[in-house]
Amino acid sequence: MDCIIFGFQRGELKVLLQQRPFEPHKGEWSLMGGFVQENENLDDAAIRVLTELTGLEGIYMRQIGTFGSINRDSGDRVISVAYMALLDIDQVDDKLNRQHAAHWENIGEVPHLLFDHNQMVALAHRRLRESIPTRPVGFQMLPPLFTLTQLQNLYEAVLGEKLDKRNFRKRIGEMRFIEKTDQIDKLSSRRGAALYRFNYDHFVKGEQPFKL
Amino acid sequence: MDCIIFGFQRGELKVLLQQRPFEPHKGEWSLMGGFVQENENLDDAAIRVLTELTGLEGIYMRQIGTFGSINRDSGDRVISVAYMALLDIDQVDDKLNRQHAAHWENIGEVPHLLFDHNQMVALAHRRLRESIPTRPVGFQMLPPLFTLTQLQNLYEAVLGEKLDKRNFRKRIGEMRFIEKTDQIDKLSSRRGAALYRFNYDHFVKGEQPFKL
DNA sequence: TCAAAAGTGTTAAGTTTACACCCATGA
DNA sequence: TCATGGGTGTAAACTTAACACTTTTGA
Repeated sequence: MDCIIFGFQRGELKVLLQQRPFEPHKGEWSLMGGFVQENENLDDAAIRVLTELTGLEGIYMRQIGTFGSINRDSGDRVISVAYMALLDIDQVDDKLNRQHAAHWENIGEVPHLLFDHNQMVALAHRRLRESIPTRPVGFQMLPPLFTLTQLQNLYEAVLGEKLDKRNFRKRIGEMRFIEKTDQIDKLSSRRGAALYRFNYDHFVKGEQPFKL
Repeated sequence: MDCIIFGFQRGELKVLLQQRPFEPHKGEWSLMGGFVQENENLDDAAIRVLTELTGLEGIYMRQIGTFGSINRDSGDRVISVAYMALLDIDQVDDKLNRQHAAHWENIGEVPHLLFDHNQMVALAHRRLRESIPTRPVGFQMLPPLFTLTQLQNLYEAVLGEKLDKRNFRKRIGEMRFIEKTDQIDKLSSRRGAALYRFNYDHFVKGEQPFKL
């Protein structure tokens, strides 16, 4: 399996890449991946690889697609299931990243990657773009408490377009599961901005399709 | 890989099921599946299995998802990639179907299937429902020339709800790639109904998101 | 006192929905 | 001549998009 790990930092949507630590193709940029063990669920393999690289658990993950061309891997015949993860970059253990020669790259500046990994990134990005306006997806890349401006910047980075502030807030207001807390963020502005959080209890699965 | 094959007949959305021809679980209802060969692209394996069962080529196919729980298969460890196919039931070689102990079952009446095949059917049906209003998908289950009433019946069967005839036709009219021919179908009504066809040339990939 | 980000409503445009009758034909 | 399915338009409800100023506060 291979893992497309998205994060958000300084207004940019980023992907975690690593320099392949072994031959063949040692040093080339690629996604983080691994092999599914005989006694391991496919989904658990994805979680294991993610945890190895980031030290994080309980991360949002989703299957993206399976790539199975005969010669996609230059060595053995390998079929790979791609997973997408969304996480808060600031919670990642930087030391682990360095150990794995991993690096956060802006989505618009991803270099040539090993095998079909560029295709995987493109597909994951498309899925993310398609989902973010209608599904409870995105704030996984923000800290647990976030301001609406941060959330809007995130949406803009994912969609690659500017959004109208008032329309954005109107829609967020309709989403029950993004709730205002009584806490104020004083770091990002003099005036201070209300902090919001995601509330899973207010998200009824299958209900609540929402749009932006 | 396993294959969810959809068809449309007498107002009903149907899935092709087969009675498993070998032990273990011989005789139980299941999806048609097969193993990816060492020298075969994953997608080609899906096409091969579909052709074995139906005798058809050039059929619409799409990857649905990959199922990889440890014990999903009662025998060996098997990870399965599910594919969905859409085809015109009347073009299927009936003899081949009988040879494979295959049977078209209404989507609402699918019995208990082997392993996680019910989940696969549910996922494929969901994807089909999600796609049909926005993507050029559906008419693959009709003959090359079809009337708007046939098309509407198909949409209603997939979505599980009645649609308004005038609104339906208004929207179809906006879709460039569903074009009227000068041919008339005299079988379904005394008056005769205009026949339409799908025109790939008028479908620009990535453009034309359409809704119903 | 001013720079910087937060917060807040209204109107026009566009889209979606609901709805009912006449037409053409073969039996 | 009538039963059957084919074909057609409009108005109301709703949704989306465009738009600009006031507030708060720390430096």
